Amino acid sequence: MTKWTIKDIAKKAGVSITTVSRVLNRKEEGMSEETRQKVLRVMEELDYQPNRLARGLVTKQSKLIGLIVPTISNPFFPELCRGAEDEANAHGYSLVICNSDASAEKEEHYITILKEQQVDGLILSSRSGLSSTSLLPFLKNVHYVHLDRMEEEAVSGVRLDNEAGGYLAGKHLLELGHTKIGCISGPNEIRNSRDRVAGFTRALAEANLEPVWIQEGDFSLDSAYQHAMAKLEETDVTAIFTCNDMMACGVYRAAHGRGMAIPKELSVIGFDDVPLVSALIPKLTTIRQDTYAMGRKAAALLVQQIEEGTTDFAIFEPTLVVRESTAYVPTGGND
Amino acid sequence: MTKWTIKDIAKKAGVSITTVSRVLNRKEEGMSEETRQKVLRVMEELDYQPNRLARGLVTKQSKLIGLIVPTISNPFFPELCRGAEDEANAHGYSLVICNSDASAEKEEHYITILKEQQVDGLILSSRSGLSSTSLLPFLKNVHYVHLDRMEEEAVSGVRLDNEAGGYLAGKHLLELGHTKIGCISGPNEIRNSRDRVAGFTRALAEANLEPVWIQEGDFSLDSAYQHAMAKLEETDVTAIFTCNDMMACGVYRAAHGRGMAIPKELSVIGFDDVPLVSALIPKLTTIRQDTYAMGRKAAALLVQQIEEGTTDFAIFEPTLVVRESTAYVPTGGND
DNA sequence: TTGTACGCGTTATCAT
DNA sequence: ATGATAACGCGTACAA
Repeated sequence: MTKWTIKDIAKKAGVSITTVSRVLNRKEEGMSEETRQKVLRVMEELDYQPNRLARGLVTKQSKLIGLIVPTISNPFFPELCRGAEDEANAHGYSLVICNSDASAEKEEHYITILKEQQVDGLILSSRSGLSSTSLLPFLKNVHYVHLDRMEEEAVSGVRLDNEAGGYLAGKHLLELGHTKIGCISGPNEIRNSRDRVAGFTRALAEANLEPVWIQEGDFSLDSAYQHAMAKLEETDVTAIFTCNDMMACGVYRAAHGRGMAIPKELSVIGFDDVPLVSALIPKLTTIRQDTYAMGRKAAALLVQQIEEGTTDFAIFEPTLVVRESTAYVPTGGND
Repeated sequence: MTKWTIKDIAKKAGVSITTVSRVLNRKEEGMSEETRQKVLRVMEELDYQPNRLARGLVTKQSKLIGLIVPTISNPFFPELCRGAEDEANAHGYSLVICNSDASAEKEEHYITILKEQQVDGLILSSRSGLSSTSLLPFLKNVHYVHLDRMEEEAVSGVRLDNEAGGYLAGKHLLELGHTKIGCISGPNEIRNSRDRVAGFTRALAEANLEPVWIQEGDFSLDSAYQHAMAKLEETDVTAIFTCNDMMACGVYRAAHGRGMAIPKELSVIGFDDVPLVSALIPKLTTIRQDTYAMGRKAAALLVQQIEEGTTDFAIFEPTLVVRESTAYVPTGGND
């Protein structure tokens, strides 16, 4: 029928609401097992559920955590959300997920909404424009951690060592004997992308090499396809590093268009290790970031900040996952 | 500093809390523009944000909608969530997303939590075990709609006409001249899967044909790969229909393993049209369901149910998306 | 046009 | 060991 309140339970059990509240909050100190059981029975019988709004009003915690991502449709984010959710849930929090489409207005809008909802904290995996600084006014009076996307070092949050990832990719190609290597980066205004390219060129520099070319993509399959189609004709590289997996797909398509076999005639290495890459033929060699773990860690840091007031920062190390899209530099190549 | 309340605004503006509450709720009827502006100025100045917990306690609505999906990592769900979120947000609701991993316990757990959070309604895109009936006790006193996954017809919700989708797939292959067709289904206990196969066989039956074989997969790439590898050797089909896109990827891999070219020697048609399929080479022909629209519709129905008490059901029609993985039956085949 | 006072469901303080 | 009762921040009859 209607929703029962603590008051109903109290009346039906013949006790005061204080007593009911006590058994609810497991303050078992001093309380006859008899009344305890009596109250529990009535709660069971009426299928009573406490009202968190009322509770939150007095305890000042909603047990809600807000998560803002650019868009969950980007295959990079689902795992990250899962991680955050699992960890949050383990601590008794629920996750309110918001997609900002990387729009500053939407971000600000959602932060406002979430604060009104009295979320206990925020996980920001989006970024307002080029700098998160502009969000600062909106982030007053609320705990938050950054996750993955951030321009400058944040006080609290988690990110990947993107530079190390780029280095891993470069090193891997080098070890396979490649010397003529191309690179399709992400947008230069995104720090993650810049770092990946930096690591990549550092690896080549250590071998006294430099990329034959670096094209600026936008993380989309199509941008990479266009660049690869053009460059594959103009130049003769034996390997391409793309700053995410989606763009590696674009290179696959371009190679197919140019009649080049992967990895026999062209090695391809991506970045992220999103689930879809295992569906590619050949399976994609890539730089893996453990997004699930990063999501969990972000939530853990946030909960810690909420409950203990401590802030911390974590940097994850990427790993090289060798699959089928990279091979030793083709022998008999026109070196 | 601290969070301001309606009381602070009232005091600072020299009016009563009632007045503040009035301007807050835009009850502009009868109120001097002067005091109105005064209050607004103070709210602006203090960067006041109403507390939805307190508000919800009296209005009895949290402006929260719960969404339960099996797992957002399954590429089928992100778009669906986006749709639901966009629509919910347009109506002033925020979305609490929960992943049940298709576990009945988790579902029940989340429904309980969400009800405690006083969500105004639930979107259920998961299913408890084989029947949603078992969830009924948990769904007392709460508005909800079903989305996509449901065993029997629900009172309110949206789903795809899966039978029609299967029919479309069968018809398409028939029109390309195929007569020897295999099918890899999803788990038989899932209604969506059964319906797809039913539509598919109905199409063949209309041409006095029947599938050369039907193998029961589990929606995973690997299950389809195993089945296809085996059947591609035993039998000589010229086309395969898989009940989702992921399994089509498995068939791609098997065809590759058996040295068969798609679509030249083998046509493949999938189901769902998840984003990843555009990354495949060749691009996958598939039966598309507009998950974004379905998500929006589900949220719309729910909001309608919450705000107007009306319940409704919507059935979406799938469409055939012809890409590159299906072709006319190979000529000179060993008929 | 504006203000007073009560209630929403719960926790917390202080009695008993 | 248990119970009144005052908050929590807001909306809303009802009064002025």
